[in-house]
Amino acid sequence: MILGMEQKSSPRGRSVLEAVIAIAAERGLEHVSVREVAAAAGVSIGTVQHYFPTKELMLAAAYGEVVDRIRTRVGALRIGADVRANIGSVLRELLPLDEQRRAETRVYLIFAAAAATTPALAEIQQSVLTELHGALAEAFAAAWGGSATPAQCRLAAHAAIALSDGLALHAMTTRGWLAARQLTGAVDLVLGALLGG
Amino acid sequence: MILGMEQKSSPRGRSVLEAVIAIAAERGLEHVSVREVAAAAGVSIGTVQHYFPTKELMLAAAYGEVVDRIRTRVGALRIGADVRANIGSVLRELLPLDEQRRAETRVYLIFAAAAATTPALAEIQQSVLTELHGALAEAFAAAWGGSATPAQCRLAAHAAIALSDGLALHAMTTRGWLAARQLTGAVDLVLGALLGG
Amino acid sequence: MILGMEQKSSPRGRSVLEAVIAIAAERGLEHVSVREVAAAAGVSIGTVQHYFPTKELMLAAAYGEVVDRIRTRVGALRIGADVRANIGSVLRELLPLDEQRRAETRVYLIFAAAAATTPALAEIQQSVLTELHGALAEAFAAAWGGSATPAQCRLAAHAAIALSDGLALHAMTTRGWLAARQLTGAVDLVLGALLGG
Amino acid sequence: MILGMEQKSSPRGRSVLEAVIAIAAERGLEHVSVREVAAAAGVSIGTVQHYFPTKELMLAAAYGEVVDRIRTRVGALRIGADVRANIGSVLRELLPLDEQRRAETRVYLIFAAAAATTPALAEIQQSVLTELHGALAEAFAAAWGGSATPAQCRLAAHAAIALSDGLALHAMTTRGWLAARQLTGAVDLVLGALLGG
DNA sequence: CATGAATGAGCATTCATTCAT
DNA sequence: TATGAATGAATGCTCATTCAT
Repeated sequence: MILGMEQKSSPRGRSVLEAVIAIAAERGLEHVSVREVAAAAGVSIGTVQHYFPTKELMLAAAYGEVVDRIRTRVGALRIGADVRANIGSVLRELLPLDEQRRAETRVYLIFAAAAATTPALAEIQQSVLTELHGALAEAFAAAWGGSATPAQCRLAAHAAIALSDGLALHAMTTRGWLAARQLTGAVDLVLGALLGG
Repeated sequence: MILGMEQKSSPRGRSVLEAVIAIAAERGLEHVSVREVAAAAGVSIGTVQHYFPTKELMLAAAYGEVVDRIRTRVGALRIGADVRANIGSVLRELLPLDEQRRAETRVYLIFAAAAATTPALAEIQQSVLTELHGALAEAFAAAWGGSATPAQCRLAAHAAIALSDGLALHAMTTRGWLAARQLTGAVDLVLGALLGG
Repeated sequence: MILGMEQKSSPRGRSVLEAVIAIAAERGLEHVSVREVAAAAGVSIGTVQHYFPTKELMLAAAYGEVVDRIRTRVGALRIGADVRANIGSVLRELLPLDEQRRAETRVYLIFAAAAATTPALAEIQQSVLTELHGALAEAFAAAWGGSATPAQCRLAAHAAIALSDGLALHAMTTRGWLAARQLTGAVDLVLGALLGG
Repeated sequence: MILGMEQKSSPRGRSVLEAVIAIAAERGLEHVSVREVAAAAGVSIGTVQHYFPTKELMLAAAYGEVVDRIRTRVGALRIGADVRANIGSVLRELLPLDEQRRAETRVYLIFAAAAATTPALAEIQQSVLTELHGALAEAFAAAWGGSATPAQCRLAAHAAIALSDGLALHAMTTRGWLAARQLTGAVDLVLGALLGG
């Protein structure tokens, strides 16, 4: 349903991106410096810049990697006959429900926020949103059968992704205010209301 | 219902905060430096640091100012007898529907994202979310009457704010992907489903 | 006759310029880095950049200082009734005849060469040349009386400065190829031919 | 009269040197980096260093090439019976009178200035000056017949080259301050004074 | 012959902060 | 209350050079 894996460069370039993601997740994008990245990746500063000539390119590549991981996770979901369950699975996949998804969601949101002022990141952000939105709009159409217009399906898809990302944002930016069961509960509540309990 | 005004600093301190907000909105938080702020506010670099001894305090004060503005806007809404309309008004107030709200939403999201790695900002973020969430949970309780548990009302409130902030996030980080009518349409769709047509 | 001393900044800024000049004279303009200058001047890097926000401004100020020193030396010459002797004095003052003038000439030429590709330096270079040229053209007019056109006087002034600077260039860029007596001899030969005698 | 052609490297090595010269002429010696040269020559950075293992060797080779071009131009001059005309031809050949000579003079002066602090370049500079000086001293001896000592002839030769190079320096480092007719006029004025009318 | 990955020192510049006035 | 001189760490980036292929 949702997929797409770009072929990734060398193992070294890969470990540089992993270092970028790790630092951004742990300490924020403002601590992602070429020096820190090089040290964390165990390569020289020159090597980092050999793979990514400018910091902007490095950040964009790291965001691409993050987005790819999310795509992969979502694409790997078992899709069954129950459309409503499928939608729920996708939305839950976007929530920071366990430690792995907490880390990936944190860095996704960090990059997404940076996209507000960085066109190169905005492009990536828009592409992944568009992809996810298209898939969800189709799912809502299937769930509602003929009783909904395409416009309504698209609106529902917008709302669904926004709900997930909004919950993720709130979970990441407060300390324990939103537990895992509240995240899934909120999603289930809205989905139940939209698709019928 | 929702209010709270911190005591305000001097007119100079105020213009410094306005400069912080303007720079963050236009170019991102990473361009907010003491130098730039001083220049934009038309004061000396020493003066900036006279009011805000450290950058962290300056940013926290600026975020407080942003949050106050949002609080003021939401608190100024005319609250009527139609609870559902009231909820809709509040959520719409959080969306970047016009130029003023676009600017405020952008800087709110920028600070909110920074809150993920900055405890001082996280505190502010949590306080405004808690305040908004409490008001919305009460509103859902009123709308649903006795047919809903307090837990359900709280979940609905979580979902509602997340929906607004998620939509705002997507609107700010893509170029024209979400128009104003799609933002309000998505909110109305979910609210209609939750509260009944 | 030839003068002009700009008022100079602080003692600190002054010692920074002296460091620039010393490094340029000893090791070439390519070794003039902010770090080296700060170390040589005994101040911090930040202080250097407090006085000269960019390297370009720092170099231009240093060139201005060099040019001022030359102006001062030339302006301090005793001007007598013998016009031909005066011209000779001025031209000799521009030659690297002793250690002090070797150092100043070296750095003058280094900056002059850099002026070929750096507009800010070219401006300074042109101003000092214009000033010197004007004074020499007047001197040639006085020496020749009415027997020469103004155009001829200006040509002679061009030739005279070019001769001095060319000799200085050759002296600085070869090792011992041109001794002091050859420098003065060449100037005297040409001056004798031009002015008679 | 004046010649000398070093053995030439491969066509690739040649195009590398041309790139060095072009960059130096257009943007100054400080922009001549191995990277820029490789890009301008259309070869890999490794190839540049295959031909010229160090930057210093590369610059020295480029200066040698520049000097060869000047030698070739001067050596190609038609030498006639009129010695004074011959001297004038040689000196004019060193002036930046047209676009081609402007470019070559600019890069010659850039290298000459660098020679002040780079021994490898100083050697080349001294060799070409010595060669030119010897030829001009002979020419002055022929022009003056027995009425001048060898020392006077050598002084005149020093003065003549210095005049040309000094005029070239001033022309290259100011914007339009010295037109072509002033350059030739100054040379003719001095030559007329030295050799008689 | 030719390539380009890898390196680490060095660059100019921006930064938040301290402090004397 | 307000200033700006002074500091030194940190930034992104360019550089010449080495080396395995």
